[in-house]
Amino acid sequence: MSATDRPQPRRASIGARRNPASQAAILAAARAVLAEQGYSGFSIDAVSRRAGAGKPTIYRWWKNKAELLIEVYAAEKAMVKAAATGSLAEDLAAYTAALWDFWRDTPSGRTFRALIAEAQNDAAALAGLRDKFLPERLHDVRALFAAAVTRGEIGAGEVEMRLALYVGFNWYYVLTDRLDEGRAAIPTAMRLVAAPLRG
Amino acid sequence: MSATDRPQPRRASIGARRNPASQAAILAAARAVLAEQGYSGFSIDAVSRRAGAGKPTIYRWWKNKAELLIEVYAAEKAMVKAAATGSLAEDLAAYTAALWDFWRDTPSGRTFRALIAEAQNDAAALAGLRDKFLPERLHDVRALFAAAVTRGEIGAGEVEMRLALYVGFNWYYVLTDRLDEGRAAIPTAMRLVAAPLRG
DNA sequence: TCCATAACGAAACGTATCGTTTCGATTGAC
DNA sequence: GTCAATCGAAACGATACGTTTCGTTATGGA
Repeated sequence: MSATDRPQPRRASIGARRNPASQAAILAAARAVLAEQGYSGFSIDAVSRRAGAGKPTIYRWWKNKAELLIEVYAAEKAMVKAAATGSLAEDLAAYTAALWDFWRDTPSGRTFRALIAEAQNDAAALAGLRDKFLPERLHDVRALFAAAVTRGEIGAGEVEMRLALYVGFNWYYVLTDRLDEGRAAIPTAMRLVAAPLRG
Repeated sequence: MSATDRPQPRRASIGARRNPASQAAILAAARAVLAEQGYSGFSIDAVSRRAGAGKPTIYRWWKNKAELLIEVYAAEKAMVKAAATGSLAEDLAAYTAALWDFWRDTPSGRTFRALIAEAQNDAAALAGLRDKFLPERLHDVRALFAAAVTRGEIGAGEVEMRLALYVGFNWYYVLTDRLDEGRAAIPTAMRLVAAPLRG
């Protein structure tokens, strides 16, 4: 960990207001620590050292580790876009492939895993995950399901259940660090998630 | 935490071999700590105090927290049985309902969540989860899928993908602590997991 | 122009956990 | 009777948490 500590130039106060440079340095340091060491190396002390920021500065703007994790993840997630082009199965498969690429090619996969772990530690973090983070992150996927309802592919009352199957499929592979192995199964799995319910 | 520390009577050495009373006391203490305080309260120190055992005794027989978690979980898991009675969807629904009851009525739900979290902390714990714990725990469910293959309900090459959907569905609800809310969706979700793939 | 206000980083605090080491006591195996 | 391995207790150094104190900086309002 000593080798990966590259303290940034100190940033003095710029007066009685938040210093954007400190905010950026802290978020960048958090991303770097997560990318290089994963959740086990992600401590407030480590981020503080890496950013050249004081711990009080972190705790002044983020209530706890979970809030910092959420902001780190949210800053990158906008890169994955959902588009309703054809069938629900195809839309979900395309979105999932993009999401898995994103998880693999950025620190976000590790960030997401850290967030799930943190939510098992801390009741407040779990509430934030359920009530704020997840609804925001599922907004685009939910739109794909809504479009399928409009097209008559699936019933309106089935969306939550199908969403749970969809989300769980992703979680299973990312939490076991097996995204590569599961990749080939995406299209078929999405066909099942989007399959009609026989009477 | 002080109120929940009820040290047990000390157990001296019984000679140059493992003391079964210490083993039992440690496992019972681990279960109790998990049940009362969840993963955030589950420390080796807390288990040691609760059991009236020395920390070296714990570390002598369990390599780390994950191994202790796995043994705590395994000691109870045998209570959930799978039976192949009819269709795959019905078998899965019955098994899942029993599993969720088990997770709700024993400390095992919290134990399982702790295990997932620990696996995000520790690479060795993740390897143990993937290569030992999960295969053992999925043995019965896999048998249900195998029976469905034999009956011609599903294809042999689809088992892993369907298993991922099945496991993920469970993980999603237990990790978000929403087992109650998802319960009604079990039968329908299992119909999708067991649905035939249209050509 | 002056000054209260609030931010900044550094350092240290007390508490907690980890995994290890040392120690004296206990008791079965040889 | 000696050896070997276990037991619990206590303490270790390292690390992390979240907080407090402190001297410094510079804004924004009076």
